[in-house]
Amino acid sequence: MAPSRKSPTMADVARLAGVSPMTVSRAFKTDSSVSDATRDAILKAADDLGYVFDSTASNLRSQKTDFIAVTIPSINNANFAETVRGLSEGLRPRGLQILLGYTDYDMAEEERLIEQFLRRRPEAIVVTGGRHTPRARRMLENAGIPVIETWDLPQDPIGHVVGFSNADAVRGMVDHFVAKGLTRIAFIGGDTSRDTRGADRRTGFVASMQAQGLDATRLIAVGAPPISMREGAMAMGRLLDTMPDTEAVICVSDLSAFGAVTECQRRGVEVPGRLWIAGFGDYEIAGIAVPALTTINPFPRDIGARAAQLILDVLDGRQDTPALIAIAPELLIRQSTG
Amino acid sequence: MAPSRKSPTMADVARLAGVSPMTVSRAFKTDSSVSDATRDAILKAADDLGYVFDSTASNLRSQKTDFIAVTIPSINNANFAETVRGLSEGLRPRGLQILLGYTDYDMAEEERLIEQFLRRRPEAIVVTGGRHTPRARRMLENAGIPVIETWDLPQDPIGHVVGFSNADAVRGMVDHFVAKGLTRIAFIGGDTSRDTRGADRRTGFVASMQAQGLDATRLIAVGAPPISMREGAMAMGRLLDTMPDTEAVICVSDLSAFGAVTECQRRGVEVPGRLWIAGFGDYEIAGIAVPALTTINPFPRDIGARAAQLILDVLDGRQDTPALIAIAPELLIRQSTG
DNA sequence: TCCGTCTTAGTTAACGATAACAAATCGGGA
DNA sequence: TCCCGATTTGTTATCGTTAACTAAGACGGA
Repeated sequence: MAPSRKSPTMADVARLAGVSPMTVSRAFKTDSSVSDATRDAILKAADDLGYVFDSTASNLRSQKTDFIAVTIPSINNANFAETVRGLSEGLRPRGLQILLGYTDYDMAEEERLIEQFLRRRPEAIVVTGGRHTPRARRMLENAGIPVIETWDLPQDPIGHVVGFSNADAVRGMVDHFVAKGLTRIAFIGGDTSRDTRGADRRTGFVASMQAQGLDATRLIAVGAPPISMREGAMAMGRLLDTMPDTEAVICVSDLSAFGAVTECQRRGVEVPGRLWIAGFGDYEIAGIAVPALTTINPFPRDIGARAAQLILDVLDGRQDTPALIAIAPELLIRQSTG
Repeated sequence: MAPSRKSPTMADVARLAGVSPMTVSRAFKTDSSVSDATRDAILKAADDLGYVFDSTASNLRSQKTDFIAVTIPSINNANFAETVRGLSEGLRPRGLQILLGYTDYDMAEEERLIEQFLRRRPEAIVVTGGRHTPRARRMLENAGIPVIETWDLPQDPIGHVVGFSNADAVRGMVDHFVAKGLTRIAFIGGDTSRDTRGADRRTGFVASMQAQGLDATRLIAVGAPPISMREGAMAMGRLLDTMPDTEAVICVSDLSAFGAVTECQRRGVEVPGRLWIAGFGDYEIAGIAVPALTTINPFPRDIGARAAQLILDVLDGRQDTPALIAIAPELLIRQSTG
């Protein structure tokens, strides 16, 4: 077992290497001025002692934590995972570490998380969505660090934005259906009180249906977000039971869309023969399911990558005004619609 | 905009509230002895100043960070996400925060991550799997904090273990197939050099086939882990091309299994009519796909929950010897196999 | 030889909180 | 009234690193 004594500090390493603690500190930075011989001796001494650098002390003294706080609604979601991946890959080369938390689609939980994170003194904070509790918003505004809202185009941004309009994206889908001659179109989503992006998609659906002069009341809401495949299937069941003449369905996500397709398969309802089904997110399953699902790709990885680049630009002083980076989602027409 | 002056400290709050900094410190802890009147005055002063508690300083002085480091192979994997969720829910009530990192199924990256994490002085560290680089292992052994290996039953554990035998789990599946009278059974997985759990599953497949006196050479390896739906489909294509008399296929994960099923659908190969297909992980898709997929549930959420409980037990001194918590995976027979 | 510049290393004093100890205040029973 | 214990508050020093400054050599050109 390891020696359970107190763990060694730079002072211990310095003593063993016969130098001052400051020189040890320098030896652990890549850029600073230490002769090769001295550095080697110090690293050797550190290794012999089993010394582990203490970031906590470093952070306090240098007032830099190299943390980037990131909150996402759910950790179990491939889209958000891709955004985190994009962030992570963009930030890693600079030694910035992500402090990741998930809110469970709950603004109160987001507030709690933001407070916890800000206490850790991150260099920047990335949040999902543009709606927050008043206190959360105030904390972000006063944090004194770059704030980036993602996955949305907020009415009144706090700071920077990397996102897209969920409503507009769905409008594109509705317009496509209408252009193909369909009119009886339904929308399947979750309870809208929590998932603001889901609510925006639904709002976009209703608005664009009405703009086309069509009936916008074929709305099915099932369960709390994130709405699952199973809930998508349930919703489809309810839709087929109550509005059997529906011609097309737009689902809030590919997962619910796939669930909806499976329900049709179980009931012998042909997709796209009798019913068109579309999703959102371009999850892997959308491309590989039979039939492949029409969907919208919001480029989640790019959202993360652009946010990472933005953070670096701000930290390096190359960007000093709030940026608004709009991602253009892509409509992917596949077999499930025609 | 926020006042860009230096952010206020406890000393500033203390001055405004007319108390000592120590009293401010106490007011911010829930359990300590401060009169209600004093605490209210302090919190009011803190609020007026926009004071934000500085965890970094607190961590240094108290030698407690309330971090739990966690490494998983991939952030984009519902199984590992569930484990993180289990951990997170178990640790949150105690105010412990997860420091999450992913290794991309790369042991060198894991080593890098572990080093970074240990510098942050976490209270405990949870890693996925039981194989690590020698240096990573040494760092974990000498870290002086509880170490928990998960998702595996390592030969030679570093500290605590919460996991199961991937090989044994697959053996159960093989035995089930054999009991049903099948003999020409194949295994689809990724390149085994990186994903050690995938390799263990494959090893378990080969061993149990041989134990049954059956041909264990129907092995398809496709791509780097995590093996995707698409790669599962490709693998199935290759299998159907090269070994068309195969009766059953065990896939390294439900995702590849689903991909395999879709390839059969595209080729008109009936599942389970002509070919049985099973997966691993009990992802949501396994339960809802048509046909529903036979799979193995390793209870990923429980792995996280048990690990969290174990951490609390160790930190509270209720557990002072290395624990070995074996999870019993459950074989779920569904429509895709008979 | 001298002086200025460059490189390398040392000294001192923080960063902002809190552990450990000390002191003041309060209340109630004898 | 006095004293004792419980409660609340204050004082001092410190966690481990590094910013900022200083100093000692090394080196080259005039």
